[in-house]
Amino acid sequence: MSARELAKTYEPEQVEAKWQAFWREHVSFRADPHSSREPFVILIPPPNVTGMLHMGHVLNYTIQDVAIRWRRMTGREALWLPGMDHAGIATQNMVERALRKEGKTRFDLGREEFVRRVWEWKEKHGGKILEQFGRLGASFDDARMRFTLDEGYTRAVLEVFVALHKKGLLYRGNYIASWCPRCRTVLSDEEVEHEERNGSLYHIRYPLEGEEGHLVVATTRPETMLGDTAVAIHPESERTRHLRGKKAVLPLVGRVLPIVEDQRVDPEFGTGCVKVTPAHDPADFEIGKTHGLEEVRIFEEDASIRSGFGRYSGMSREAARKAVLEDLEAAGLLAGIEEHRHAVGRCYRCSTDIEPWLSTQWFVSMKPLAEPAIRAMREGRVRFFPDRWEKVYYHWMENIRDWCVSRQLWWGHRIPAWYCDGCGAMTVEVAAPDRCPGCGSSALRQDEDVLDTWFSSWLWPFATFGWPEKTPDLRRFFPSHLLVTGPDIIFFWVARMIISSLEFMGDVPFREVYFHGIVRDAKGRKLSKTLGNSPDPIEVLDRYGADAVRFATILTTPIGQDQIFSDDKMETGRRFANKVWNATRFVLPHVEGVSGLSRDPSALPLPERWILSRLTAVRREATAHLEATRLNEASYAVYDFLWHSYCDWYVEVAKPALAGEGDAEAAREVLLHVLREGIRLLSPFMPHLAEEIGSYLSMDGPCVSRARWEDGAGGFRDEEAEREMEAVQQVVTAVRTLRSEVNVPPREEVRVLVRFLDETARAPVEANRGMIRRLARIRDLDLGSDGRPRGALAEVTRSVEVFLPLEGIADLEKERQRLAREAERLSRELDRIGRKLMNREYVSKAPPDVVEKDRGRERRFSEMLERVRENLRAISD
RNA sequence: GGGCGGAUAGCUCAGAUGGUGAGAGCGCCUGCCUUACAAGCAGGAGGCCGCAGGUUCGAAUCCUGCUUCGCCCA
Repeated sequence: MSARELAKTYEPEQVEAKWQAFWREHVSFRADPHSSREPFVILIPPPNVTGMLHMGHVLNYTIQDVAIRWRRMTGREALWLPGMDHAGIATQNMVERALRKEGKTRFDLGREEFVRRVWEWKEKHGGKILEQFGRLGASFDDARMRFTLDEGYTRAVLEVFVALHKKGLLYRGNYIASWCPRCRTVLSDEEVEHEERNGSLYHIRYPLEGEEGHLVVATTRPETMLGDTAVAIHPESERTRHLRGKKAVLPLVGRVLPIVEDQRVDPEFGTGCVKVTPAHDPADFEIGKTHGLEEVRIFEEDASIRSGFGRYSGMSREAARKAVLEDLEAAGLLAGIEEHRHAVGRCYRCSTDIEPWLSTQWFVSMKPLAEPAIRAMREGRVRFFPDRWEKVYYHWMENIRDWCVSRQLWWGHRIPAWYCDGCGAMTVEVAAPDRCPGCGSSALRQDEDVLDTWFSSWLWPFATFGWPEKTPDLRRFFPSHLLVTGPDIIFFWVARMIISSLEFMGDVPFREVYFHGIVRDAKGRKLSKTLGNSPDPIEVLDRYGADAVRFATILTTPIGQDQIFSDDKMETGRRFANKVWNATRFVLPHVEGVSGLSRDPSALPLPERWILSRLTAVRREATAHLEATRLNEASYAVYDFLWHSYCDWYVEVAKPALAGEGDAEAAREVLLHVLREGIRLLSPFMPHLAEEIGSYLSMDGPCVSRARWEDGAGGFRDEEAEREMEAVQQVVTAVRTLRSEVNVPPREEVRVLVRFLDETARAPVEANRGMIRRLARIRDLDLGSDGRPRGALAEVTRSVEVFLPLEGIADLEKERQRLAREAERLSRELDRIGRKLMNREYVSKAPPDVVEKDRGRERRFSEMLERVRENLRAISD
């Protein structure tokens, strides 16, 4: 033990850097697949390679790190596997933006060169986020870092594609999908966000062909009329009966439109006539298929109007709408406009309005795949916390639709399908074929598209372990135990991982999923770049220290709830770190040469037995909370123990003992022992501080992060000591309260008289009068008298009544009011309990121990009330 | 339209299986630089637990309806 000079305030910067380096060099967090320990595995939700650390990551990674550190300490072979996602759209956007500054597009470079440039960008800038969360003290296994575009991982992706294709669960087809005109790719349904918007419903007259008159259609998107190829009516509707078999002429275009009859038309909506645009509306597409309608595409990839549409060609969607409306108006064909609220789909990456888009894409048939995933959840093989998310999961799974997995991008896994120029056959294989298996031609072209990024990340639970090879890691570490993520990607990722793991591994990917909330600012708004309300986590970490941020994050975020970020909360973490640090500063010089607890706890003085008993209690409590992933509760238990039990009471009580008024040796041993043990409890939450303090305390083992977690089972517990100590604390607190009432300066020692309401409190108070006198600054502590002294302030607690002789300084009226309030409160309470106990049903039906407890309370309250009234009378005289 | 979540102290939030004198942090008030810590110590004020019903001997906790804010799905 070296009584080094410690800084007066805790300075996290160097300490944290030091221990992060130490962990990297000496205490590898690498998991061993050949270990005999039972594994515990967490796979990181891979952040985007373009990502920068934000507060949401801090929340996510802190939870994971606390969980994995704790499991590691309990003796599990803990693996936290890190990695990154190639994020097709986001990354490609990033590099395209850089190219634009050079005045180039990806098409100028060509595919190969462009992809090379993206890799270059990735090597240079990608993965910043992983360095950043090292700064948080994250104990992941960096040797197992995975990237979704790595060679091995890519193979897994292609194998899955081919396998699903062979099973007929993956197909290519011409359908309407969601198109982002800015990203210039299709998206899956999940990638489209819906937004309610105020718009207009336009009523347009379509003249009938070969006769007078017209019909009226209603639409929110008049510009799409350019692609209309029919008008539909409901077959049984009386309103539109007269239109059967007729034709209409499309205004502005002149195309002749058949009027078709279809059950799917809502006869009540508008006039009962619906314009049909098969190439640009999912419902119309279906109608078009049924009736064999022409599919007229009107948009270019950027959603401008294609050539062949006269003056509209080349216009943007918005300009075309304006122009069409003007022309309809001029032709007298605009029958009316009404306000209309409707949902608009937007791209989740860039918020551009999406366009329903007819094209040939690849889809995964999800229905057959979803069934085992539904069953797995029903059977409890996967569990969600909070469990309400299970409902959301079922709802999605039970209404699942096919997943569009092709993307018109260059950055990603290129689809392993080849088309033969010779015979037109398609070959789907992992390895590129030399020639067409059908006709032997070597004129093969690979599909131009890549796969949805989520098509690779849904394989994360096993592709990271080298699947399809049967690696030792795969055997040992699949399935994982805990997934920590936000509910926003429950469909994108969580649900799909369950599907893919059941399909390819025959088991669920993880046993438990912990969904946390999102981080919001003080006004409850989501953190976002555009709002500018998103603090830079690195700056926050610099300001408060990683441990403080970690602790505050865990402490203030109950399971599944949003975290409201505030500097105040971070401050709490920092103060706590400083508190523990200073306790260490106090303890260190006193424990030189002490090796630890050498005596039987039950033979120690009261304060020592008390704090050791509390230690066992907090170990049990924290363990129970951690097992149930109530991390906030666990962290609070540790916080409360170290601050309020250890620092506020035990250290204060130990001071006189150390000064020779008691068993100094016992105090020294227990001060050291409890601090060491407290540091262990703190380690998952504040690992750097725990290591730093541990290094002064000659702890066993390589470091605190590798120390064993004590769960308190079979530990020393002394409930009598806890009761006795409570009586002592009541005396001290009562004296302090009275002193405070009359502003007796701390320096001034007072005379105090104590009467006992509870006789069992007498012995411990007598035995610890030295301690009490010191803590409450008492000159003369009289425990003998049965009568009440004249002219004294009085405080009544559960077990004692404490008197502080007035000595002429008290404000009697104020004191009278205080006592009256107290009497009022007690009599109210007494009344309530009394009525309860009079109730026969209560006494007969409630558990006996509950009733007994109330009886005890009734006795105690009435005793207390009597005393307070007595004191009130005394003061009123 | 369907589903979910929040509503508890001035603020931000905890309160796991119904039995508590309903807690914390911050803020506020009073007094202290007590030789570990003023990023601290001691004491204190402050709450019909959103509203209305119901179940129960007993509800902040369970059920129903409502109000309000937010989210997801269609």
